[in-house]
Amino acid sequence: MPEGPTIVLVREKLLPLVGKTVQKVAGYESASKRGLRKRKLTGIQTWGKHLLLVFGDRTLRVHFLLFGSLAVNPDTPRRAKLVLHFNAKDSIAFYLCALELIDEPLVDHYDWSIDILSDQWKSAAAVKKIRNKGNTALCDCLMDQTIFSGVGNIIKNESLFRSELHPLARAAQVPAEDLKKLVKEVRRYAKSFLRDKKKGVLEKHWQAYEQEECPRCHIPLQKKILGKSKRRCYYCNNCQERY
DNA sequence: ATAAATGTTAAGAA
DNA sequence: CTTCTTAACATTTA
Repeated sequence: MPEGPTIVLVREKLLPLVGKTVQKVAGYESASKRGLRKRKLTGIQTWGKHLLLVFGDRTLRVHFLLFGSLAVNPDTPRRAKLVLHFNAKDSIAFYLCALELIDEPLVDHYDWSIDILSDQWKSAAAVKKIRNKGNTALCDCLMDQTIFSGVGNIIKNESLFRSELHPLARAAQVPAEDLKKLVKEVRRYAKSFLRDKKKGVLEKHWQAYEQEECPRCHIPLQKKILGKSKRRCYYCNNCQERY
C-alpha cells in the first residue's frame, strides 16, 4: 500500500468526506479512538507515508506499514481495526495499520520541508544531510524518513538507477554534484510515481525495480538484499557508479 | 503450501 | 551507552 505518492492518492479518495461528522466508532481497536465520536472531519493532510485525518484540534494519524489498507463504504464486511461511521451511510474502514491520535498542532509535529511531495520540500537540506552520513550506504540514506519522508523501496531503487548511483556507494564519498542529481531524481520520480499510479501504469515505467535486465546496457540486473535497511536492491553493476 | 512483498517500532542482545 | 538484531504487526499474491 504505502510510499508517499500512494498516500497522496488515498487522501484524494477521502476528500469527499471532509465536512462530515463521526457518528459511531467501531472496530477491534476502537476503544482508544472513541474520542473521535461527534467530531467533524475538518481536513486531510499527508506527510510522507502518514495519512492525517484532521478533526479540529485532534488528528488521527494512519500509517499503513507494509500491507495495510483502507476502504470507503466497504460492501463486503471484513475484520477492521477501526471504522469511522459518518452521517448516513458514509464510512471509512481501516484494516492493518498503525493508528495514533495527535493532540497538538500539526505544524509543531511535522516538518513538511522533508516530505518529498510537499511544496515546502528543500532539496539542499537533503543533500547536506546525506553528506553528513559518513559511511552509510546510499540505499540506507534514501530509506531514512528523517531525510526523505515518503521514500519507499520502489522510489529508492528507481532514483538510484536513474541517477546512475550504486546502492552501496558511501554517502561521504559521493561528489556533491552526484548527490544533487540523486536528490533531484527522488523528487522527480516521486511525482512521476504519483501520475503513473493514478493512471494505473506505475509498473510499466519501472526501469530497475523488479526488472531482469538493465534497460541501458542490457546486462542482467543485480537483485540483492543490501544495507542496514535489508531491503531488495535492483541495480546495474555497469551503469551505476559505486565510487 | 510456502515465501515474500511498496514498513516501522520496540525490546533485548552484543 | 550505543549499536545491532530480532520479533511483532497480519494480508495478499506468486
